[in-house]
Amino acid sequence: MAKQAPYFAQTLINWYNRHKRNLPWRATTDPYFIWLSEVILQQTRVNQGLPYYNKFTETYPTVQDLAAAPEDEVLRLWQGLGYYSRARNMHHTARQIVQEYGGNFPDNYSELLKLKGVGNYTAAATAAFAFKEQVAVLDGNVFRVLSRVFGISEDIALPASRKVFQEQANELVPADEPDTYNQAIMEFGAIQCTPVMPDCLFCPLQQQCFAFTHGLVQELPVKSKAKAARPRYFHYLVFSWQGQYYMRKRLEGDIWQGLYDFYLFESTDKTLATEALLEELNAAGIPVAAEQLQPPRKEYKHILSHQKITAKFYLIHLTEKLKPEVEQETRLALYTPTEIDEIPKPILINNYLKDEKILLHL
DNA sequence: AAGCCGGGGTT
DNA sequence: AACCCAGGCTT
Repeated sequence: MAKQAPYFAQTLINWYNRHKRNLPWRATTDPYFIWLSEVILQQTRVNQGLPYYNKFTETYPTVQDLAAAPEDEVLRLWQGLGYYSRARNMHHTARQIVQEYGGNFPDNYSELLKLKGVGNYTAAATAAFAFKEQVAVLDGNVFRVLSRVFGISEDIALPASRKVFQEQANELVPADEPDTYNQAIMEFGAIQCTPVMPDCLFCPLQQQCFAFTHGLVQELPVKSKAKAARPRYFHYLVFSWQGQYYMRKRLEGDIWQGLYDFYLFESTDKTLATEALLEELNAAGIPVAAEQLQPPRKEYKHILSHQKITAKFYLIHLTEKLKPEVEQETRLALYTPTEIDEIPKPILINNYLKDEKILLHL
């Protein structure tokens, strides 16, 4: 098995040199750019993350630029990428790097691991790519490749399985080029050893691959299914006044923390009890007549990996502004379309704004 | 160990 | 509509 390691690594590196995509973060060893790209690529495919990487590096060429940016601006640039805690943690870490580390990233795995938003994967990737540390990167691609090639049948969705994969992965990293090797195995998983329909016919590891030689390619890796997303029913009250719209920043404790949406009424079942809604609005100091509540033209389905949201938007034109006490209590504030464009919003809200021609661009 | 946190792709 | 992808933090 130990003799296999150099062969395995060299085969992947040879394959990589012929098939690799040209990606901007592979043309640098600057830890800031490496870290930035790896945070963006967490839970994200290259094609989805690439435009965001370009936007971030252009807008924030240095970690000082990122640290100096307001959070709303960072979240706005992140808009559409999802898992927004990544952006908040990234911003926090940028500020910490500037204030506590003199603008320099730690240069090794265990110190990188201490940074907020930097876990096992990102610490290993940054250490390997920026500093050539001999550590094994373990992402979804690597799990899949190792599972198939070495016939590891532990459930990759279980944290307990990590140990087995980590030990196997550690044996394979060559001392002389840990950076190229780690890029190679991830790229191999993304392009050749894909989740469905892997290209086994033209695979350089075909004869060494446990899954291929045992006819288990479809079976590996073993991955238990996620539980079903829970349904949620959102009723958004879009209050407008003289071409402006009331929005508010979402708090912690739910999805989309730090992003802006409208006054939200959530019901436990599909059908809205109109009376309950009007009653709540009345109690909140926003008296709305029943006839002002037109049935929405459209029902929005927004699927998250863990929630299935059905959303309806009720546009209500106010004849006068909300009272200051009401604004305080609901945390609503008026925004012009230009301002709405500039604040970070969930894709669901952005889709609605575009449908209603409140946002005209794109 | 389990739950929480987005969005987009393919079949 | 039902499948798939992909880390880190909190509890």
